[in-house]
Amino acid sequence: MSADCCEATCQSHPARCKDCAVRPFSVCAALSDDELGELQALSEPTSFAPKSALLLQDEPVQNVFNITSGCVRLSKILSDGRRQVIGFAIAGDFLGLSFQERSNFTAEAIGPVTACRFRKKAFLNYLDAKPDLVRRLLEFSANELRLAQEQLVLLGRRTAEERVASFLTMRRARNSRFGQQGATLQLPMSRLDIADYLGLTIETVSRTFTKMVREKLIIIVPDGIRFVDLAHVGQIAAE
Amino acid sequence: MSADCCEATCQSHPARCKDCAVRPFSVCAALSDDELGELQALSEPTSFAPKSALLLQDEPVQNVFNITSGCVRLSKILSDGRRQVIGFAIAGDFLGLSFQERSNFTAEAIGPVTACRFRKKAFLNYLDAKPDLVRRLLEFSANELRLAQEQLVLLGRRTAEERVASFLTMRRARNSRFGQQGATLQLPMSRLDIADYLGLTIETVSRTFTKMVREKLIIIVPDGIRFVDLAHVGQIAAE
DNA sequence: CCGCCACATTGATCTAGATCAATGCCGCAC
DNA sequence: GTGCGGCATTGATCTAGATCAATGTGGCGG
Repeated sequence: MSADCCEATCQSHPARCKDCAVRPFSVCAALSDDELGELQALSEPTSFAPKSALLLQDEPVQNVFNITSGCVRLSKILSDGRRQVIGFAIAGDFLGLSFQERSNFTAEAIGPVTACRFRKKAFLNYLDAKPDLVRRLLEFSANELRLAQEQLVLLGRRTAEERVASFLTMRRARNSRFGQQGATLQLPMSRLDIADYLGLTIETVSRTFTKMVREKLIIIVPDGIRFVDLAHVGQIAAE
Repeated sequence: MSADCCEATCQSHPARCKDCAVRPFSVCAALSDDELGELQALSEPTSFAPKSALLLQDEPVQNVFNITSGCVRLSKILSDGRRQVIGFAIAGDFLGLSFQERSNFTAEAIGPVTACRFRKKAFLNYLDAKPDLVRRLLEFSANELRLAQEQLVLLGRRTAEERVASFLTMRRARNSRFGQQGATLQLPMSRLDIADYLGLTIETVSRTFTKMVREKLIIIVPDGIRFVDLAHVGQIAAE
């Protein structure tokens, strides 16, 4: 049993796209088995070591990625070092399709990560012949936009406790694709990552966790938390 | 001369899409003149009075819109009344394509607004036959996502002064499509709208404007501001 | 088994921006 | 011209969360 919430069912690369565990959740679900063969020819299974980068902010985008396992941190840094984590990508998420020459953010593996890599140019060419894939990417993009807009409300208008509660329930919902539905939520990212995602400091995140433990809403376990009163956490998250 | 920054060049609806002033900036640029005729058959030119709603949060989305003039406020409200403005849509922007049954936000006209209205269902059907239009929508969506991610950094990590400076320079950049390039920036939205967009209070926005006036960065004029030291404002915005 | 290092927690204090409270400034109806 | 109602500004005070500063903790190399 995996100890990492963001690790998907497929730890090693399947021989063929057809057999890939993330396919049903991923952009590739838009393609038929035949087309999948074509895509496979363009794709290169790739592994990333913890802390290694898939994309670098302001650097040219050479590749786009379909994450197959692990957890990737997406962040933007201001010139004076302040950092905002703008998301965590997990298995099934698609990375790098911004139509910008250079990347708007840095994408770094938190633990070990596997991904299908495509040369951006080749992928864009392939898109021209595959309207269904473009359509699927549009749906993915629209969904990312919706999540980002939710996050705008969180950062602009919610209290520290609401942010943390919301983070926990969102993570739980996100992992549900992979059967992970128990009371235990694996959190592969550090407190600093969480703080930078929620627009807080590491101390505030820590104190808020502690407060939630004191109030018997959660228990802190190694590499994650366990929900004790999920309904109440959900209620704080909802407001 | 229009007194409203968000009003585009075309105040009244053109007879045909072909003649529409926003076409080059809008999603419809993806279509040939012939195809534009087809789209025109689906579209209904619509006017909205100030304060009227184009979309309502949590209500079914019946229509999608291509804004042709005016300024539309996009906002999300929490159940206790806290509000986050997630964007301002102007001429050329496309609204409502979230692939969700219900709208994730409310869209309201600030001043008078004109838009091309499409029945959502008919528009989605039309999309199936027009891969170039889907592609164009994907580019628009990716761009919206990029803007939202910038806003996440602003809300999560920037000071009040940086937020206001950033807001002013972003607005200026956004208006540049329509020739509006002078030192005067029209701001059709209220201080409350700006505050809710920047995750601040109305008082903090007002004080920050006043401070920038004192420091000879801007001058406040009716319905907008005038840049006195644009370079310096840009520098504060950049950090 | 020890010592180190990175991360996490906890406590004391500070502050940017919120909140509370007038006051000012139109534009518009009568 | 007067009064009213909706914004905007300004001032005084408060506070959630930041900052500064130890102190804990657990994994890992030797």
